[in-house]
Amino acid sequence: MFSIGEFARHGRVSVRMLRHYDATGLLRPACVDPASGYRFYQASQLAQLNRVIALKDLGFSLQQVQAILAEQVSAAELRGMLKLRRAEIHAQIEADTARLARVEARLLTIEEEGRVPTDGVVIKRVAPVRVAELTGTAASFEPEAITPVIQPLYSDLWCRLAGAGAAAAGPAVVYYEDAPGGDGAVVVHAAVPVVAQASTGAEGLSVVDLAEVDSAAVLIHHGSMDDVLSTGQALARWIDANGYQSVGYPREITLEWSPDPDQWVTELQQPISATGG
Amino acid sequence: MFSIGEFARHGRVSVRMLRHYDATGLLRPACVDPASGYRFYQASQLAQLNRVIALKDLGFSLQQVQAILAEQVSAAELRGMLKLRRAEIHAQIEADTARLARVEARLLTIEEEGRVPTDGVVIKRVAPVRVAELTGTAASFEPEAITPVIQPLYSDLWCRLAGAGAAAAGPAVVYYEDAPGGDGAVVVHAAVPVVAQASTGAEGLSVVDLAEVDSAAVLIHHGSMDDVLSTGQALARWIDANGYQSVGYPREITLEWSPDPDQWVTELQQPISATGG
DNA sequence: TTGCTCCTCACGTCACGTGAGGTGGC
DNA sequence: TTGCTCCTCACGTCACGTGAGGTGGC
Repeated sequence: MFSIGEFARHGRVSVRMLRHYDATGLLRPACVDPASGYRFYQASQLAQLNRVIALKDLGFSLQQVQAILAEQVSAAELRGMLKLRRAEIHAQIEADTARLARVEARLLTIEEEGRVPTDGVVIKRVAPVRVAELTGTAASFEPEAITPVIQPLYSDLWCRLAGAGAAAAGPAVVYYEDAPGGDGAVVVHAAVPVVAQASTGAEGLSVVDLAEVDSAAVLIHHGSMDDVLSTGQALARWIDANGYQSVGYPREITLEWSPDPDQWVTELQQPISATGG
Repeated sequence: MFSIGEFARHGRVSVRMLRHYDATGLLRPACVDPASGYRFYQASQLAQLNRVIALKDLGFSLQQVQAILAEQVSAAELRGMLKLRRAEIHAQIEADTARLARVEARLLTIEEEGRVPTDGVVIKRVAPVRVAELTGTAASFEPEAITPVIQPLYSDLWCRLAGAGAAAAGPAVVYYEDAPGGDGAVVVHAAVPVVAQASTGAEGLSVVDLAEVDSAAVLIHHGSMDDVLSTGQALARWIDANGYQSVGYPREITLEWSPDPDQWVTELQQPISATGG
């Protein structure tokens, strides 16, 4: 018979843990002195304790450990629990590996460039959305080429939406695709989320479903879109430094619009894929 | 201005999180309606929110995030925090990788041998300990060769300890080493922990400091030491299946001893090292 | 008498999730 | 009137760590 302190030393656990296991019924002492409440354990209970610790070390909760040890879990169920645990640990390791890459990217920025990165780049899923849109073609993907195309498209779009009796269901979205021909020209989509309605297709508007994007790197741009290049470059650098790759063009979400371009707030969404490794 | 619900949608966070960040001062809404208590956020605050999320995603606590964003942390301190985080994530990944190996070893046992493993093998550090001991030589590492050597050693040891006026400070420890000659003979150490005293060295006893063992796989054996082989083999199989390697001979700790060998409880400690990978 | 071990509450941890119970504008 | 959004408490989470306050045997 061991006192709780001796048993804890032999089992390399804390006294508090043994009391907790007693309270939850996971591991009861072999006997308890009714007068003093002192707990006493048998040496053979060390095997039980080690089974508890071994299962806990696999990452099971104490409730699960208790069910497994009480044989309330069939072999098939246990197999299922182990497979689930395997998947969870896998996901955990992947998440931590990505986290490690982000920490190291920050350290590199500090040590190589001597500056503290102030970025607010975040990776997010972009939900699918139904939009009404008008399209135009710009000669290149430079702000100077894009802006003159975008502005009239949106003036037009708002009029036609109003004419169709429809309202925007969210902030405007601009997205791009390569124009056929391969001369660097770009098709510009001026879009705005709408609630699906038969009438929305009238007035020469196209109604399009934008697919969900699994993961996009997101960065907020402040001010006129004429200055978007530096923000876009910061986003590209972050993507590169963290081991991802850009996939296609970014989307631009107009979160705040006013007559003064300095007040504009735009979210840049760059779809990415993980680079091998 | 966004309501809390709109801001949460754009930032892809829960309303509850925004309220929590307000309560802790991490991110206060741009203004609050004094009558209703409604919170309102500006689009430009999305950049702040993203900075919070980006730092949180590195694994920092909200307190740390708050300190970093309030610029209460110098560049050098931030560098130290990042290095610490890097080390912590590293350790986490290693622990999870070992966990994954243990889960997969269990799955293999279930699927290949069709049995649910009932093992209680645990990896532990073994603390250094000062022992008084007597040694003998056995022809081999079989129980039949060891037992006849051990028994008289311990009879002798208890007498001499008593003669020296010393008492055991813990359960008896048996450990082994290869005898010189390479003929398979083994030096058997019959040892017992003692509190250091000048007198303990009398009576022909050696006082020896057993070094700490960084990691040992531990398994409880029940019953006579004549049957220790199967328990030892179970321990060896576990070590192999979980990607470790045995280093030298096991130690045997007598946790429970009585005239009836069926009541004996012994802990086998097998020092191990991680196999490459 | 001082130390040591044991006991039973009971709060704290960390970042929210999840009701409960109520209000205000379409 | 029903829904929807917003509000403020306040409990629950998970496995213990850490006192507080007290007892019993050497």
